[in-house]
Amino acid sequence: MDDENSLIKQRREKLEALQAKGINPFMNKFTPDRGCDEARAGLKAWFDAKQTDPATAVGLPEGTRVQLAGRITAHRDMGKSQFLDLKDVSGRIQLYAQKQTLGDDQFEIFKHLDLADFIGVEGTLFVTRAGEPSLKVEKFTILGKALRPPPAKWEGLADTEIRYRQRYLDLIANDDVKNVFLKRSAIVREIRAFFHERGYVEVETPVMQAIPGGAAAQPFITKHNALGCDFYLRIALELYHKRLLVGGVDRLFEIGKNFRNEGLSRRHNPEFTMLEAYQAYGDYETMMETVESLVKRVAERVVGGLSVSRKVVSGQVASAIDRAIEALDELKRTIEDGRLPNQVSQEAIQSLRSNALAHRSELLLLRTTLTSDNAAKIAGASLEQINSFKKSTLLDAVFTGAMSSWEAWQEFEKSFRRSEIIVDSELSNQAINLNSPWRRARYKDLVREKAGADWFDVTPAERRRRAVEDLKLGGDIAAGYEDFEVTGAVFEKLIEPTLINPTFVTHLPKELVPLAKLSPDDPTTVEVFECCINGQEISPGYTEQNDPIAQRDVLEHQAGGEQQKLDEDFLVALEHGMPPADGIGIGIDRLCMMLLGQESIRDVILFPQLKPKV
RNA sequence: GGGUUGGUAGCUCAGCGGUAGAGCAGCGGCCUUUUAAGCCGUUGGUCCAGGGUUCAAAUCCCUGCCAACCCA
Repeated sequence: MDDENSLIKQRREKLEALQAKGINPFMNKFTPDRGCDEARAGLKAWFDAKQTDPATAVGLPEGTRVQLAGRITAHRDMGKSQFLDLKDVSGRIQLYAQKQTLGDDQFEIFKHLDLADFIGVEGTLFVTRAGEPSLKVEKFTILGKALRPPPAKWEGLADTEIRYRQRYLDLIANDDVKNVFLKRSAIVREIRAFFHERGYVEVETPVMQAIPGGAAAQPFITKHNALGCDFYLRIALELYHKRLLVGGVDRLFEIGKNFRNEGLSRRHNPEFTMLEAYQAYGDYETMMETVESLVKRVAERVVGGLSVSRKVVSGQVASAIDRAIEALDELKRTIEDGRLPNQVSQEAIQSLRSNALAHRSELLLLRTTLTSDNAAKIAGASLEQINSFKKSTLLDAVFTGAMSSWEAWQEFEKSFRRSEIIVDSELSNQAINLNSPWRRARYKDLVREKAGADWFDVTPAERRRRAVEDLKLGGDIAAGYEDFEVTGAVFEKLIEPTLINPTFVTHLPKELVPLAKLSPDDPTTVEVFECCINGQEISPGYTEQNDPIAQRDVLEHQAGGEQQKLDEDFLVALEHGMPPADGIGIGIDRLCMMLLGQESIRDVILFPQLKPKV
């Protein structure tokens, strides 16, 4: 089907024409002596310096001979002279070719090169009248003929599906995408360097495991033919790392893939990269220092500083505005159908109606101009509008009473509130400040700040009532929730999203983290931290459990009597004695999202998982 | 799993019941320092797939596929 495309056909014909002339369009070897950008920047530096003081000019002078290789990304045909842009991983440089330099035959071939072809060129550097650093081509070699046309020149490649499925096209078309992945590589390199400098050993542990442990998640299953048994792809690295602590590897880390058999979302990819690190004789406090130093180092060396710009989630804001518009439409219908409560005066109804219409068109305008860059401002503006609208038009009661569907209204309120939280934190804090010292706060204190000083003094029933009614968490609190889960919902929905600057949340209730060690100073809590940045958890850290009996109790309880889920070898290992240790896990993908300002995990994973095309 | 939006030329998109469109890319022509080069001419389509409504469907309806976003 594609093969019949005329553009492809033309390119194949060009290829055959070249071969008929005895030219090999897929040359085996060509060695550039520098990068395109290196040549361009060197020439530019020399040229700029020459303007001010010719004597001390450094860089690459005009006339320097260079050999460059790359892909053709633009073509400007001037008849007897040609301008091309040549691009490699370092950047681009302009090529200039003249008929009289190349000769008729070569010039004709050069003129008919296609966008996306790989070529090698040799010639001398010069600066054009327009001031563009350029290479005058004296010789060229076709290195890799492209048989398909590249994506657009200026618009870039926008189709998300092609961007993810054919990432190479995304990388060709969108420089900022390429830069994200170059920086991701730098982030991983800095993490490795950090741990190596601190004497950690980098280890590699099994991906295929007979008993997947270390986390609560559904594994993928795979079959081993020769052994005739099933293996699971690992869901965590932890249990093998603790075996290594038993074995005397006191400081170790691993960066590797985990696999969890769950849905895909903006924040979830079924295979994701995890960092885990363990240090014998440390506890969760030592690990807090480790995480802080690690993230700061990476930010300084890769992002260029300790202030990281951030974006709000434009999708969420867009969705909230959509719902607001929907709600207003519903309100309008309700008014027109005369379904408002009796006690509302005609005057009030008229005011309600005109306000609803006015705000609807304003919201619509905001919605159509929404981009990720201005999402914060727009969300702020639209939320203000909705709020003032609600106040200016009688009472919430009238407004809500006007909704024909109570559930739809609740749904709207929920996403409205979520955006409000995001916007609040956004407006008060345009960047993430990674400067030390990072805040450390106890879980209960954070909850009291948000939910009231007496939150933990009232009865569980009262806590539930407050969460549902006062904090409007109705839709987020299931009927079967235990008391600690009610508080957990308050934390997760109302507090975590506001923790933009790094915060170590400590002293979590033991029910939340059953595998951790109890805090000596408050045995209702555990020695655990959650490091939250940019409104989400980046890293959990633990004082690791090294009591084999306590560990066995918890794991047996978790396995729920299913012995095959119990990693007996791990428990035996602990019985051989494990030093006290701290441990952390950091999701590399999410760390990259935070540091690189990406809203979707798919934008920091080169080949994110998508449903296979049939 | 539910909701919303989208899928039209190689790319970016318009058209939203009445002859399938634009810009860029391509092809041909002019131009030897241009740069989103310019000017003249021109090629290119299973309008995601399959049903339905209609005199007439890219357009309206249904089902399916894929994607993005929101929710679970």
